[in-house]
Amino acid sequence: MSTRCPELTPAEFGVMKTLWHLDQATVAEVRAELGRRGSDLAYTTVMTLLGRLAGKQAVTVCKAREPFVYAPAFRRESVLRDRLRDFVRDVFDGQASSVVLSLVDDANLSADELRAIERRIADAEQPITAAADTAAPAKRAKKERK
Amino acid sequence: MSTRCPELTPAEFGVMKTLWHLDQATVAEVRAELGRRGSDLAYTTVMTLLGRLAGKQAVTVCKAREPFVYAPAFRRESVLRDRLRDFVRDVFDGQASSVVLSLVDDANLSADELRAIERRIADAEQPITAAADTAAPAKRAKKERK
DNA sequence: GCCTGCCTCCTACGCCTGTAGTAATCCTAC
DNA sequence: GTAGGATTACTACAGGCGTAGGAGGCAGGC
Repeated sequence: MSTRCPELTPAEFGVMKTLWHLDQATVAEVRAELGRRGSDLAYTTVMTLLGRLAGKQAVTVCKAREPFVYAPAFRRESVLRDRLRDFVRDVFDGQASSVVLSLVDDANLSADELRAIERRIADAEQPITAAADTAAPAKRAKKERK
Repeated sequence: MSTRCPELTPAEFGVMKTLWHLDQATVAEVRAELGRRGSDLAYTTVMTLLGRLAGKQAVTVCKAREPFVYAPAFRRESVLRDRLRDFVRDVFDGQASSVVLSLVDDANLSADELRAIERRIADAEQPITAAADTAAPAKRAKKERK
């Protein structure tokens, strides 16, 4: 039962992103990947960050042998989902539809993306008859709105 | 050309929200409104926050007579839009469509809201499919509707 | 064997944030 | 005209955060 991922500071979140990308990594590997992403930090800075993440149990550390190997303790998708929820609550006072409208308006979505969204909305509107969409392995269908 | 609203801390953002709600207000009025929203702060704390907001020019202060009257220097919509953009960039690596899909999936939108979103998508698709639809450039047409 | 270099642990430090106290000032009622 | 409440300006302080240096350990090359 995964408890919720603890709050992460921006710098910590950046480290988590590299870990999700690398799946698991040493300090040096995380540091290299951060560098590739334009964030050059001292080795010890990355260590500090990973240490803090380990302290709040956002990553696991395998100390079997050196150098230690760090791995994310939470799935990227669930962390992103939680952050999105918090964001919508804190900034948009929970008005998720405003967020969607704003993005559709403003985010330069491609035609493919727009169509994908339409399909998903159709699913959301007809949760029961959603089985009709035979094109993809519908992993959807979970929530009913009243 | 209104420059962009400066970065706001969570506490500062809470104060901004009350100012948007009240349109303009004195320290005491902001404090009362914050209290109504469940955030009881000392009078001087609210002052500090408003002073910092004034310092970064996120609010304007009318000192014509006391008590001073504070008013937001940026429109709520544009600040929210900017925060949303930053959020999508920082957390979702710019994948706005992921955000939308996640929200449609997860945010318990009402049927009315879903329909409104569909309409908006139809609007957004119009310029794209009208321009070039047989090929797959899939990334054109800035924004004409607004 | 010892130097070199990677690695970890501990410590630090300055800035930002949330929160608030105190001093000074001003308005008003008695 | 003075006491008291309201209001502002200045100051404070602790904890969090980003960033990193230094000490010391271990392993491999010469």
